Amino acid sequence: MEYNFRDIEKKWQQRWVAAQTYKVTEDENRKKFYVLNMFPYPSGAGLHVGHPLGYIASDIYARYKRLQGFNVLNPMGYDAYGLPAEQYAIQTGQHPAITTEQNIARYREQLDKIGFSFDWSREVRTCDPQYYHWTQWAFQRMFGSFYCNTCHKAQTIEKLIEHFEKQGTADLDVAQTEELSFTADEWRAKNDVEKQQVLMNYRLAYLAETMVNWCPALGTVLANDEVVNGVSERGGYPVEQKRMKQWCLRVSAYAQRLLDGLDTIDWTDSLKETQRNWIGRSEGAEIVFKVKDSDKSFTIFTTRADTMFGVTFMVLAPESELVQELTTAEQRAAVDEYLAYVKKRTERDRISDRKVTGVFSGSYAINPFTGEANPIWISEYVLAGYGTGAIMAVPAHDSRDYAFAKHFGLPIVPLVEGCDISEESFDAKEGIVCNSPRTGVTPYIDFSLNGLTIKEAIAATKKYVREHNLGRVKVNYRLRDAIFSRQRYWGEPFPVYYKDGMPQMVPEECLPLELPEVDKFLPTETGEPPLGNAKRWAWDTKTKTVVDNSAIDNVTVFPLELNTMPGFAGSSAYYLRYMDPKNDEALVSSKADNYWQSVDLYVGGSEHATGHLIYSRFWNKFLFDLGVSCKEEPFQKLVNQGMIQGRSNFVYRINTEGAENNAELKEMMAKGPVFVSAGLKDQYDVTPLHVDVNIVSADVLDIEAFKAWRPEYANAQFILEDGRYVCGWAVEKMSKSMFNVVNPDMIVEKFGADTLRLYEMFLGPVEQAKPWDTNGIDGSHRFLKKFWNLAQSIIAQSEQNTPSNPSPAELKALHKLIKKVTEDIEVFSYNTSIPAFMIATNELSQLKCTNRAILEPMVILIAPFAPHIAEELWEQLGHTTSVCDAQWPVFEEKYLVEDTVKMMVAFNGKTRFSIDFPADADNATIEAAARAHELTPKYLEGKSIIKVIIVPKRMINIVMK
RNA sequence: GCCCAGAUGGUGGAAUUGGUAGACACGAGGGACUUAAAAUCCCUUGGCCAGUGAUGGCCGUACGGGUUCGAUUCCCGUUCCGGGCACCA
Repeated sequence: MEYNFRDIEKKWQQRWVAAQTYKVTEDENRKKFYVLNMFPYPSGAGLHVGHPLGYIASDIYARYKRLQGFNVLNPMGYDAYGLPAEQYAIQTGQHPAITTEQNIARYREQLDKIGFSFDWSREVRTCDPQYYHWTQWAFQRMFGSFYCNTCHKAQTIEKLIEHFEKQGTADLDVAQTEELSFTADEWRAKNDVEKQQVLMNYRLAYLAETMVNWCPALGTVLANDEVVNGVSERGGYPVEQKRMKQWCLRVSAYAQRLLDGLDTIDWTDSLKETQRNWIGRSEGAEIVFKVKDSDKSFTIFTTRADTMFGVTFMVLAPESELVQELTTAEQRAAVDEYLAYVKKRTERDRISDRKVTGVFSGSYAINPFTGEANPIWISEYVLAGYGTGAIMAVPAHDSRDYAFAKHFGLPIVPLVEGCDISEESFDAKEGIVCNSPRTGVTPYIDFSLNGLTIKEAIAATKKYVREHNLGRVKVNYRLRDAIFSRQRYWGEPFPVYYKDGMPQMVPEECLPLELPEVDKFLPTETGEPPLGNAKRWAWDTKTKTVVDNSAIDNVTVFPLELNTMPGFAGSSAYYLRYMDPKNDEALVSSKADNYWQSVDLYVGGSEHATGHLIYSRFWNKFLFDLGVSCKEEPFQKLVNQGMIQGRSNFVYRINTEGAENNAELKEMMAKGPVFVSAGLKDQYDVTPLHVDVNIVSADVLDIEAFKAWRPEYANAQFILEDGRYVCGWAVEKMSKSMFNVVNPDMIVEKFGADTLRLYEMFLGPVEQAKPWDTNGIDGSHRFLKKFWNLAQSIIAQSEQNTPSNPSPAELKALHKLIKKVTEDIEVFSYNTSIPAFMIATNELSQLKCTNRAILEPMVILIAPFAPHIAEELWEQLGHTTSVCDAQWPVFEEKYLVEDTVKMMVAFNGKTRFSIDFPADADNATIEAAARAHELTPKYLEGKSIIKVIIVPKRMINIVMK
């Protein structure tokens, strides 16, 4: 029987649907395993071969776990809100919901052809009101919570109000935007709006006027992770800083837990490192400096408390509120001019040119350690958003301070023995401290760091600061709160209306608040977000319904929020929703959550390291605090699949200018453009041009297809080598413009889904970026044919003959395979198990294996990789149930025991030869054999054997003359 | 600048975690079958040298050292490529 993959795959895909083979339900009697892929954004372009890579890898794992008896959850859905659908809508007027729907249908069709074991009954879509109900719900809960630094978890805001009622802000240790201070009486004296304003300072979802990344071209604000090098991640448009009132999530409150959690999960080091960098914890001290001749003081943050004696000036961020306070009358004009200059500079300017700029404020600060008055400067190199927006400058030991001091001629005092600061600052945290205090200077305080290492000096200074009330020990994080508003249409609407300018939550029982219809997807003429175009977007507090805007009276009917939520909102808790996707009572029932717990294996791209993977960890931690999620970390093991790059092909067109003196060439050019084969291109002046990889096979151009590809090439002329036109190639990103996009449908059509699956895994390690090389796909297909043929001959022969026991050689081939494949799947190294299949198949073919006791386990082993062929063979072997429900074969060591061991003999420091030995040989036998070898004059030449090493782990020392 | 991860044939990549480097596949070359093609099968394929030949020798895992009987693997230094962070005090 022929391997007819088209019929086989079609047949089984239909059967799986009919039999609901991949539907899972919670089953307390079985151990669970949760496999998850990062759900895709359904773009208009459809899937290319790079997309399914991670899905195939996780599908293999999911099928493997199922064969091992686990109850496996392997869901799929769509991250359906996004910019492209909205921009398409702006251009064409087509509603994003419609294009999204169409794209999803196309994705589904493509995915279905590849034979995944997804439980589609659990599909989620972020744009589905049933789904975003719970996105809105979580947001409301964040609004109703604050973060307690003492108990390290989120608490309901009512607890905070209680605290204020009792003692104001006394003994309050919570996450906050700014440090407020009031008494219980003062709190009680506030009116409702004032109280709401105060609470905004503490809520986990809060409305705040902040500096945001504003992207004029996209007409919206962006989160920090959506801005790369001063331009928007999508589209690469310029981004500027703008002060705007926006919803924010207090992600920073969870900074320490986000950091600590990394130690409990199984992610790659580089990904953890990326997150650690992004969180950016730094331990230091806040130290208070008094302003000279004034009762004012301000606080700075430093990680180098040991350098207190080297401070020669202070610097404020231009945006700092201290700037106005500390600028003296004489310096006012100069400072104002400088502030105007800073305001003009965009984020990009700051990044691209780092010139030293600044202005003197006119004030001085008293160094609490030296008593010196240090001038206070203002400079853009100090950031308002980090620490306190003010620093103490130690030019000897900080390169930025050094550059500033050199530029403005400020003094530089070295504090480390023997350091050279004539050319640059000494930033390293190593060496012995000196000059602290300086010799010959009367100490201002009774405190010295001289002779200590820097590490000791930092600790000693912190201790002194704490004990003398000069400041406090402080940990700072780079991680900022996430801006949560977007000025867009195609996103989750906020369940929020405004009364007296303060946000109010739409009652929980009224969720979901559905996205309204608009007739235009652009911002309104007055610059409001697109939802400003909605006619029916007001909240009636009486009827608790959305009503027409005309009804707004600000008494019972109020305007609704016009912003929508960002892309990461919908993707932050979708893994919980898969556990219980139809639940209208809760995001997830505690029963389902307790069963599925958290994702055991998460597969997706590393580009989400500082976005989705931070936000969803934060979101889950919040839900954990609420008791909704039973696990603090959502993703136990994370595997980043590498990108599949395109392999582009080039043709080389000969330029007309260089061909003047070549009559033959001129003649050819008269007929049409001339292309030269890659091997001969150096002899001509050529321009390389991308050519569609689909008309190139093994780098050889299909000339007729090329002529038909573009009208201008219809009369193309070719200079061939060995009768063929060979194309050049390069590895580039897979993209339409490079004509190197390979579509999985075409591969499936030509070779079948099983071949595609096998080949994608065979290409290389899942984690690595690798080029797609269509040429190699034959190899995988050939293997499946061989496997099929082997299976057919076994099935045919075993029907004729009475069953016999498998031979030792057959068992060895099989168990070698079981061992290798099982080990490989566990460590996600599929690219090496496929060769193992090929070898085993070849070995068994050579052994003329006829034993179905060998074939059966092999079919199970291959089922995760090539499920269609496995099902077909499983049926041919007489089984009536799906191979998915078979038992993974168990490896038995006894079949693999070698009857010989290898012995290495080393002469005087050099390994010279090896001999094979019976596996159970004792040391005396081996020694005797070694001595026998010694008699071979060739190896001897007067040397003596010093050691005999038996691979793998035994060693015998033999000394002989 | 700081941090992380890498570097193996013409190509993608193996190597039992310290034990005969280059599995497997692609590509290339040669052969068998066939009127022919497709399909299939077999052989060769890291480099250099010696030999008619079976074969043998030397060099080889980015570079330079080290530990070891033995290093692609461990340690130190250098170069290069990729990724993250970046006036973060």
